[in-house]
Amino acid sequence: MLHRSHRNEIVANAAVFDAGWVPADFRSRDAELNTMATALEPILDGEPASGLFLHGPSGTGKTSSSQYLLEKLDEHAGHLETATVNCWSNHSRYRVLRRIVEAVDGPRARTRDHAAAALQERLADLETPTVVVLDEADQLDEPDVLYTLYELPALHVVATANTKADVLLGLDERIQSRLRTFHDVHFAPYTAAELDVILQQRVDHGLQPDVIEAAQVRQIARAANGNARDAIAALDGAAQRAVEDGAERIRDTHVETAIETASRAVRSETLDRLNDHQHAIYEIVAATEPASPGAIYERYADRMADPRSRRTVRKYLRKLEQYDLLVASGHAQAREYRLGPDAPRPS
DNA sequence: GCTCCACCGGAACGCCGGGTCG
DNA sequence: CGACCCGGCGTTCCGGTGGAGC
Repeated sequence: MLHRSHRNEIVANAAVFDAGWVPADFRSRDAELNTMATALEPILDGEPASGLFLHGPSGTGKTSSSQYLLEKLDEHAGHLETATVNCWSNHSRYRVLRRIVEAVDGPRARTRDHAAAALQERLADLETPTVVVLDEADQLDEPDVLYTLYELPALHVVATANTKADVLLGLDERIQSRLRTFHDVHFAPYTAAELDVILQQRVDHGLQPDVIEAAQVRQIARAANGNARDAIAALDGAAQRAVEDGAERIRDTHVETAIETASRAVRSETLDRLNDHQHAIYEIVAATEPASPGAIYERYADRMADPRSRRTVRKYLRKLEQYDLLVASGHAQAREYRLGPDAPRPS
């Protein structure tokens, strides 16, 4: 943080590399945005619109597209409201409803009775149409909250997830079929050429002039496997390394080491969100995979001073599975846990 | 204005029924 | 059938937060 913006010869505007930064000339998902806008357009005329389901792998622009869309919709202030809920940090029914009420009434507005039921009643009374983005909706503890929102007349839901099945999993068939009326928008991995454009925007808005060569940007774009988040993290990492070296320009070695560590750094953000117990379990599986549930618990209880119960560890294992950090196979005694295919190897 | 209480959400727990493999 | 595992359910404890009472 310190000195980062002060006479930096490489970085002009560090905010450009933040996950939430969306360029004003966001053009990389024109087709998808058109589909989304068309689906939501009836709202402006006070007519019903279908919900939206944005699915595709991470780093393909689902969140950026929905944020960009909300910004455009906010220009119609008065006719409609918008709200964003990150379901990773707000995964309970109560938190989701609360976030939406806060977005609509302001953070200081408090209902007398702040129970989930009261929040829902408040939203049922809404008159202004409100577009709600549920980011990472597959992290919801109770996905039927989607249905709750769907049934509230003023709300229009835009849900984001890797796959639709991840979200609908565990919902009963009746609710699933209702939610199937959501309009699907698929986000495919970016091509290297598209990533090149996306990176060039960050170069133009975030770096000093002439500190990186076009060939270096192309190299980062090619290495990112269609994932914009990885690509941007690599570009940011290369710039950071050049700053640390006191270099006047970004060198090829900066690019190469940044590419190597970027995807791992992005993935380990997932690890950072785990508590100590979940972390220990993850490391045990990493060290002993394939690992049986019983053996995992024995080792875990042995290592920790205040181990959680078997029941809680089962919950943690399920959580780690949801995060794609672990995969489970087999049933009963044949049950085994392994690291997920893209899971970071702990050091 | 301050303190206390009542209520809520969330985490963790034990219990237990149901499923599956050997 | 027995051993093992999963996950739903009710309970308990804790921390936060308004509102009532002084």
